[in-house]
Amino acid sequence: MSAQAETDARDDRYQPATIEAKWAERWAADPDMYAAEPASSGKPKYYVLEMLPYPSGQLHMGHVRNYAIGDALARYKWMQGCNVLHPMGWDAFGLPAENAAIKNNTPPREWTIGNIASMKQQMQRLGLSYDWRNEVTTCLPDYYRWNQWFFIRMFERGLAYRKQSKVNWCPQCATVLANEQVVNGCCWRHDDQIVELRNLEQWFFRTTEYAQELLDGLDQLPNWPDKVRTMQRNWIGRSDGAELAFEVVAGEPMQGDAGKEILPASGVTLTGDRITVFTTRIDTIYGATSVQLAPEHPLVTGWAAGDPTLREHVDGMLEQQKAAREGGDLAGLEKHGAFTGHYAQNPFTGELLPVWIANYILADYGTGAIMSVPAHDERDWEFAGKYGLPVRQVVEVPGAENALPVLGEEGAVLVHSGKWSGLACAEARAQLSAEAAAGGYGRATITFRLKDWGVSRQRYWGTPIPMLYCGDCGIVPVPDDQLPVLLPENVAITQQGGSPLAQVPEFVNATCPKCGGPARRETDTMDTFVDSSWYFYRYTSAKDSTAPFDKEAAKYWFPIDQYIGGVEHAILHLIYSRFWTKVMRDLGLITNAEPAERLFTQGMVIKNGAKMSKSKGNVVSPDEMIGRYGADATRMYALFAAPPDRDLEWQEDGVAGVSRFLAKVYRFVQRHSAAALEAGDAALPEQPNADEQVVLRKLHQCIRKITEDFNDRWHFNTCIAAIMELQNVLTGADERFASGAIRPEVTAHVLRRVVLLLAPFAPYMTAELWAELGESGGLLRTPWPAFDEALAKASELEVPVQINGKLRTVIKLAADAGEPAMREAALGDERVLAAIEGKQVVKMIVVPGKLVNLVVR
RNA sequence: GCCCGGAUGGCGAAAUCGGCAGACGCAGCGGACUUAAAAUCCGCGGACCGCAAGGUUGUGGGGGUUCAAGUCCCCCUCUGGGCACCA
Repeated sequence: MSAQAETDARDDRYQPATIEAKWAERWAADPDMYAAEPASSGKPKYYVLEMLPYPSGQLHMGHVRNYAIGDALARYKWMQGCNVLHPMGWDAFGLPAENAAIKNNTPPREWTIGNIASMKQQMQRLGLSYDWRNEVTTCLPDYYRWNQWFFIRMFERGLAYRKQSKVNWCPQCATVLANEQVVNGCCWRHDDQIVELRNLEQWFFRTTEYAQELLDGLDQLPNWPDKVRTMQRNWIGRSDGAELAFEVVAGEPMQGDAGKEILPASGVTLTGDRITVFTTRIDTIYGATSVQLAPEHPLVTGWAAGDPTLREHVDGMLEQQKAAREGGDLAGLEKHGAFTGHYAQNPFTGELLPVWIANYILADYGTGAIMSVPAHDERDWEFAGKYGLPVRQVVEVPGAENALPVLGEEGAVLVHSGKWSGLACAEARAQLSAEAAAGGYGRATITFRLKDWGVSRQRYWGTPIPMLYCGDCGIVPVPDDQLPVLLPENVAITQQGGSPLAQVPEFVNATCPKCGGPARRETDTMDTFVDSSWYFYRYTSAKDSTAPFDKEAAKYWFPIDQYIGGVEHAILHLIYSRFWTKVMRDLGLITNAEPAERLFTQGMVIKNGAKMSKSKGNVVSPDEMIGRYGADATRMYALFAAPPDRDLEWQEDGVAGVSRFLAKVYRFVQRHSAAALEAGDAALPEQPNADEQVVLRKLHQCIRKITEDFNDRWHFNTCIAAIMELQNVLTGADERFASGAIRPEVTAHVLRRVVLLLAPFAPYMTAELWAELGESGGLLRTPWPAFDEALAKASELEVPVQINGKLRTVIKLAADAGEPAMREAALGDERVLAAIEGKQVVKMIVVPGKLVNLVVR
């Protein structure tokens, strides 16, 4: 036996390694221990969910923090008598597995499954209360077959479709990315990799179909952080405006001063071509002095075919736009344009406006065309200034200076706008839109910034898209009874670009289910955000082989009561999964319109002032912390060091401090457990003595605080601080516990409750102490302690007395002292009398139970 | 440029509704126990003046409201994050 082991064996020191190993083994032998009960249990259901991790192989501190929050909540809810669903799974498809395959020559599947095993072990080591019977692994066919099933359902409804478009291409990922996955023009996985634009034919999900509902739904989610709701609102980007058609004028291009003049409406012939613009300011139509088209606009393409100069301008602008977009600084691009040589007719005035192309007009927003109103739009102002285009002011604030451009609408009215002059802007918009609609050349309309979700990926490690291309029948979905389309094994993975699956003839060559002829399989795979868009439904019946999930089970458990994760998914995962929920509702699979009732986004884990990352070399390994201080102390520090929504600075000394605290509780319970066992279930004495009162008061104040915090504030840092304060009081009364001055019934009452209060935060140590107190049942099924308001109440009040707002003394009063008693006591205090001597008391503020303030002169 | 956070001791932080600023923890200092150390227990820690009692001052900066402001209002600085030519 080593010297250390000898020491350990003979004292009562807290040894987390021993305790945690012992309980981990017992818990592993009881897989039903965290099992949710059936709906028939009659208990209120509570679905607590943490975002599922990508199985990189190693948990990091961000995970530990996320799971410590969720686990504390799950345990608390259990103790509150709820039927809790607390599942975990693996977001197991994705690029790192392919990169690892190239680097280590390990098949992605093998690499991923191995990582899952080690991360699961880490999670179990942390003592997290997951019901592993519902584990979901997205890269397994029994899961991804339902991705395929959903894809086909969406295809049938026109919600999945194929189109050629300009897409974001990350050279490092060697695949395309959705708009949501491009951050500042760079890949979300490679923040130093500028995304290229490529023209490819791709599969899309029609998220725009639900744009309005996704927006409206945000108002039904008061328990989501405002920040997330705002980000989603901005991302969806609803814009109310109008479309307005400008007729293109025929004949030889009429050259004014190279397109810098507005020509009168006389004797014109129309070509039949129309330019439809989108504007939010139709009220400024009389101030339009040109029409601006995106260089990719179809009309421009037509004109450029017969106009080499224009062609050159277009190509140049496209090149600039591309470079700026790829540089991530589209806004910084200098405005640049060219006259097309064509004119279009303002439908309200009949005047002919020069048509320009401009590099700041986006082809993929609105109609790719605008009317330019330099007097009332900053960008148009800048553009007109550069090219000498006319400026016409049509909005002004009467009596004000009205420096151009006039952008505000406060108190503004239309001028020089025909019969609409004098109207306020908003009213003018309504009337002009109606007039345009009546005339057949426009209408009020709404544009969204949200685009359809591009889901094709030219990668191997993802869900195969279940579609076939038949020479005769066209695009044909794989029949349901042939699902899943299995991802073939032993595929050579390259970083060349192009789908690896295309290199596998056995996969590509198939038979058309319609005509029986030869067909080619789709070789792209699905974006992995598809996997995470609905995984939490699968948790409710993960073994179901006949449906993505059991309808009844989903109806019982949904919506998720509390979803917890990082804010980085605010417009990725969290918009996709809201979209998916709405689609599933329309498929009749569920009845809820939103996936999660409450959302909590925890702060980042920081070390030395920066987010932990390999490149900064400031990563703290959870395993190392657990090895040194135990899982309980590691988890608890993650809750103690900061409120959960704020960033957390990891300080190892702090973990040691939490560990010392746990040791203190452990020793205290050990030392007095005999007295507690002796008292058994005996009730508290009717009349606690003074020593007992002090201890009971602190205890019940603590229970009250933690209970209230779990119910709304979630400031676990102050909860843990409150238990520390309680323990400090208990340690101070140690002798009185030992001597019997505090009676065994009280000792039993106190010890049991201290253990219960710590149970959501330190499952291992509390399990050990609970057994030490003679309890055989698990803590999860033990009711959370109730607080006794009478015991929590202070017997004596300390009231600060201020003179002119400055603290002068503190007086002691009976707890129920009213205003007159406070007034009298304050005026009777000798220090107060000394301070006000020779002065006149002008005013006396007495706040019952709080303070007294004397205003003197 | 626009929209959100944040700024409090040497450090992480607390103060929930405008009412004793700094709970709790870390680090530090002093003491007890010990042959000694570790562990543990007790005590002291915003700054300045003072032997002390006590006083002055203090929550990024400047103004304001109030008997009373870390907290509310106005202006500014720094910092983290999100969005960014969306017509």
